[in-house]
Amino acid sequence: MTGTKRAREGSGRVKLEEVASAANVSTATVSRVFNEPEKVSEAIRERVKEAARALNWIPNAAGRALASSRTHIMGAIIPTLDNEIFAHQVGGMQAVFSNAGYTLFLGCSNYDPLEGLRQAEAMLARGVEAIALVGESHPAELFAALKARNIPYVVTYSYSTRSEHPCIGFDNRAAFMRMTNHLLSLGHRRFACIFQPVANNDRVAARLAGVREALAAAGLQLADEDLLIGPSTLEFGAESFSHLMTRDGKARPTAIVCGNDNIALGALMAANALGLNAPKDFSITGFDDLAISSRFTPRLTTMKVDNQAIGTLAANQLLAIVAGQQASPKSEEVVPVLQVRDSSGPRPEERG
Amino acid sequence: MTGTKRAREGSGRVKLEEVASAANVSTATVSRVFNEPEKVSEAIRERVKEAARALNWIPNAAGRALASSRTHIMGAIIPTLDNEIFAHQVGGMQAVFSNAGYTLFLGCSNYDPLEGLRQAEAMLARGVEAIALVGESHPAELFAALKARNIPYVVTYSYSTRSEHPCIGFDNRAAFMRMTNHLLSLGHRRFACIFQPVANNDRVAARLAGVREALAAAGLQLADEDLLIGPSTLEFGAESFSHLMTRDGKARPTAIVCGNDNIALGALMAANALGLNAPKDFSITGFDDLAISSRFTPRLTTMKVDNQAIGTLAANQLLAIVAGQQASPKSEEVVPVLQVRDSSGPRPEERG
DNA sequence: CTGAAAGCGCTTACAG
DNA sequence: CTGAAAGCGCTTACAG
Repeated sequence: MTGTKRAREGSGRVKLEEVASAANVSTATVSRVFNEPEKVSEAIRERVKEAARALNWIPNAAGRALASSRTHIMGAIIPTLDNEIFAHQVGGMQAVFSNAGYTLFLGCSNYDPLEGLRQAEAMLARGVEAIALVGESHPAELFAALKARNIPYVVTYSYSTRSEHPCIGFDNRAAFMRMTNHLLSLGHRRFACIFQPVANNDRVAARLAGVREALAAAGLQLADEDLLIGPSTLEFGAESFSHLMTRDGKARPTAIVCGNDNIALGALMAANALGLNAPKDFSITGFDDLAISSRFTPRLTTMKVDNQAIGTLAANQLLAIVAGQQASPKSEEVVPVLQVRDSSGPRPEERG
Repeated sequence: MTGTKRAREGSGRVKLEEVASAANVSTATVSRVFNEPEKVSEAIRERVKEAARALNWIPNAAGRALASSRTHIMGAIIPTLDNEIFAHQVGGMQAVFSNAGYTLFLGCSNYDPLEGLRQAEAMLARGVEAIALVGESHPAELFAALKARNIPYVVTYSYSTRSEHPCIGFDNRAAFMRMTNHLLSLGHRRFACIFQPVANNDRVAARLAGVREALAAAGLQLADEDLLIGPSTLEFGAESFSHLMTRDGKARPTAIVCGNDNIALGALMAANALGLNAPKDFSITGFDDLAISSRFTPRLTTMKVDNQAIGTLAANQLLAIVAGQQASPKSEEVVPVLQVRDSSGPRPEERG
């Protein structure tokens, strides 16, 4: 015998049980109609669907999650939405997940690893089935927590065959080696770099390493004074360019490798103000291929990355794993395309 | 008597019950320690916290949600992350929610109202406690579903005292009236507009209405042939500008009002190519104040909106409501700031 | 201040 | 193919 009736407030919403009585079947059957329809005869299936529709029943995800240990929730942690690169990636993921009946939790770390960890923990508590992380610069605890709970994950935007994580992205080091080699092949020997901060950012650190490696192979090296690091803004690009071109007693660099297009565009704006022109007086390169980069004067030499594809591939990998179609994520490379345009050319001394 | 033991797979995770036995208290007490700590004596509180820490217990959100009817999840539906305007808004919300212990579901409609509805329904099924929607152009069913379940919501980016929804944003119509009046006050009489699509976009429709209203007040009206509508790209801005300036037998407009900065910047690039200069030969305005707009040559006259603030305000409103501190959302206005720069000036004929 | 136990809304092994 | 019922992991009214 049960005891006294407790006054417990339900959600007030229509529940599966009511659909079951309306359709004159058990709750098990209603559940099957929506989760394993092939196990239910067509006649009953239709009757149940009709009842559900008539009652406007929407399943309660918490009850479902509790009973099945599946939440149909995915998570993504990115540095910031202020950068369109990550925004496009999230857009790509979101579309794929939504199509597959998954909802996406979004967290932004603002380049603070502890904040990223906090957000990941919040997602784990809410039962995300899998998670996508931008880059590898995360606290060891984060990866440990994922492994302890057996939550599949992929690292995006980075790619390296030596990584201990499944990666979907590109090799930032290789990309910047290619870019530097492009400039070396044009005869440049005096290089400078204007980069965004490398702290807590394995992708940017790899880019810089790529520049250094390509230079070293040509017997060159980047002096500390020729490496300027600061915020990824037009302003910082502009200031840095002016600084490099007006230093007392220092020869001007003929090739400037920028960490991204935004910085490079800022530098080109400063060049206009100083009356210097690329590629006549110097060459400069970016990375990202922003919409404006191919329309700016001069058209900017840069590399294009299909960020939406990175998001799409990452989402599909994670879906395949949680669906049991695949044991573990496999790395995939999305190779950036070098776009040689007007801002890079032969080094000034070699012109006719 | 209970029947035979069923083999049911749990999540395998540490659960509240284990914390309770470890700390030698009831499950009710463990729950109280984390949800209503003031009801538990300090000694027990510490003992329980210690046990939870030692066992590395993370509460199961589904169990919690089912028992309490609270999910601590918020939702946001935006058109697209490809537009930094919305990305900034989401970034602002995300930070506030995360701080308050809420996780954010993100959905993108890609300007398709039915897709927005679908995503909202997915969020409702997962029990979001409140929702932020960009704009008012959503199917009536969406608002009906929110009202039926008594889910608080705010509309962002739009703002109108006549709206039937709580709004956090600005009055797009008023903003474009101000911009148009700025150009009228400079003596312009021949206007053209280059705008992004108005379909399913109440904000853009309101902007255009604002231009028309200001012109009407000055006894002018916008001819169909002087209104160009197309994608919000640099390319469309450039093409449209060239078209307006090279039409046979038509006088050139002296003032061009663009729907946003991106279109205006494209137009200015085309102007450079045609050898036309603002504000000498024509005036042009944008909207958004992108980072590049104040650094472009000529510096673009535009309006700046604090999108992050819109996100922050929206998030705080929704939090206050679900916390019971406020009965319903109240509209708040975030007024755009007119930035008069070099791209607008007196109409050509009036120059000395 | 604390505990025993019902209940939140589903899914799923078991039995038929 | 279908149903009766246990169970998922929490919270909370009730009793003390």
